Amino acid sequence: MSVRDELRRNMPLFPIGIVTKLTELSPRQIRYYEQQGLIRPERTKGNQRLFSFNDVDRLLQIKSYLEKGLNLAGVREMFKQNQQVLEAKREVERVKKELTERELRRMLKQQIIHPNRPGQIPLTHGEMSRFFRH
DNA sequence: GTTCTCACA
DNA sequence: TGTGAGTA
Repeated sequence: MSVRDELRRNMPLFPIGIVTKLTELSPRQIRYYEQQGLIRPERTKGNQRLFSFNDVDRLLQIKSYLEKGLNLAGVREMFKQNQQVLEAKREVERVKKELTERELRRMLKQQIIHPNRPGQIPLTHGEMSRFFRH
């Protein structure tokens, strides 16, 4: 998902009346979930809540968890764990990418030092391009 | 008309 | 969690 899409998804757009129709949650429930720290909708200058697409998605997630028998503490725990899983995945990807770059740099160095060496695996333009400005 | 906060005969 | 009061 692009940065622009991410910005769109976080835009404060919907007043609570729209969100109640989107989620079939009562205003009371939505405000209570906010009070419990499960969502953080933006506010207008007049102190009215404005919800983003992400807020709506999160509310639907909350509703889904509640319907599966969790209480709010359970929902909070699920969110926390989900975030930890996401962070762990990002870390794995970061390390994998780091190793890949290191390996490519080593191959590039070998190719420069020993051009046309027998058995040398030529780096493709695609791989090389990672080391130059676009 | 909608939303906000607060309180509960 | 619902609902009504009194506001903004």
